[in-house]
Amino acid sequence: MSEEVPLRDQILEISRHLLYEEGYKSLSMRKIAKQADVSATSIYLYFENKDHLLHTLIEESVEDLSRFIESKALTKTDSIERFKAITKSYVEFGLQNPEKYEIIYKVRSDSMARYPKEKFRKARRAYELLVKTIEESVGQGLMEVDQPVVAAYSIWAQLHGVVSVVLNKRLDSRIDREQFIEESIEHVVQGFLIRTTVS
Amino acid sequence: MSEEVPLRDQILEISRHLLYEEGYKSLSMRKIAKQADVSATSIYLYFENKDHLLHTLIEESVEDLSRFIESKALTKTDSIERFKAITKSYVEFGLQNPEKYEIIYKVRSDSMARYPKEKFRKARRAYELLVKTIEESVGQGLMEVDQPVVAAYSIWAQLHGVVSVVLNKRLDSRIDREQFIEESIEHVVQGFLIRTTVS
DNA sequence: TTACGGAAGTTAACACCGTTAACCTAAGGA
DNA sequence: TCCTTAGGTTAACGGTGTTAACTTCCGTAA
Repeated sequence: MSEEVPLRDQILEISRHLLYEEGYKSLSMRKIAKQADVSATSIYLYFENKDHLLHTLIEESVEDLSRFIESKALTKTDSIERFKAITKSYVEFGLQNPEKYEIIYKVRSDSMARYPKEKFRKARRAYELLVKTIEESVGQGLMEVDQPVVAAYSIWAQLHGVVSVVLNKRLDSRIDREQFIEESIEHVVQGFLIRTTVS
Repeated sequence: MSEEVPLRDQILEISRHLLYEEGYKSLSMRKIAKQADVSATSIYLYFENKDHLLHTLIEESVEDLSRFIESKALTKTDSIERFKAITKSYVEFGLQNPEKYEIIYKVRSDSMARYPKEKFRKARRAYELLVKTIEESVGQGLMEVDQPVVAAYSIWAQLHGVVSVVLNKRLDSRIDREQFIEESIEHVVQGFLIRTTVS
């Protein structure tokens, strides 16, 4: 009478862990199966193939990311505050959950070509939230943006670049990590705000 | 009496092409060898293993990227103009040479852990150029930046995010590609310039 | 002229991989 | 008691990176 964790969930958990610990290249169905104490082919009872298994992991991660951002941003009533909360929480999630964040982009290169785009859109609630926040800020004269949809994408991309550099340890050793993160977010944000400088 | 292209160069060219066409996952030594009309083990005469072959490709790409940026930026005498030229040419290179650009980041996730950091630094002349340009701009009172080294990294990361999103076709179909690129660069740049607004 | 040495390739083999097909086994309902 | 189904299993196929041992050829020195 043990915990009785469904095999499917076990597989996902083990996969995520292996993916983070040993990288994408060395992840094998056989290795996952061995850790779950099960034959390799059993995985195919729950996932069509390796790609589908990875896609499921991505979906879970995107969903978690969205939820995290919403939890940090939806409480803010001021649009600029909400804007800042979104950018900050995006980076925060990436750095605090590298195991999940990296899956979203790490797996990409190869098997992402076969990943159905609609599924992505479904879980991208955080993106829609950002668009709406920008639109609101523009309406209040706090931002000057032609197309909020484009701007949101641009912000997303820039933030991803920041997270990516930190997680991949591409940071020069002379550079302080926290400072880099803070300044980067600040600059992404500042690039969109209207600054009234007394000159 | 044919062209007599050295096998080593052939291998690199074929690899780059296969990598771009069919992705990292499906790249195999045997496939490369077959295209070069040679046995798979012959590759090991010129490259220690698959990782080293990939590292060589990365090095070549980084070198090309640096040269391209220098060619576009070194002609500008005005520091802000040079700053803009660097950001613009970085993105331009990425979009015009996806075969080379993607190698720099695509291969990363797995085998990059074993990639010697110093080798990277060696070829990163473009980065040093950006740092110096920022320092010059700060000296002229055109930018307000605490640590140019950090700022340069931040810009690099943001630009990579932009290129990455476009190349991976993560762009929403409602969004115009050119507009996204232009606005993104503009915002990255604007985030660093001192804007004097009459209020 | 012959012997030698090294360069540039080869074949054979090992251990691993994703995936499929066929088979087993226990539980539950008719 | 029989049948079905869920949840596994083993065996096999073709593909992978890499190593070890071999061949083959060409330039040089004796």
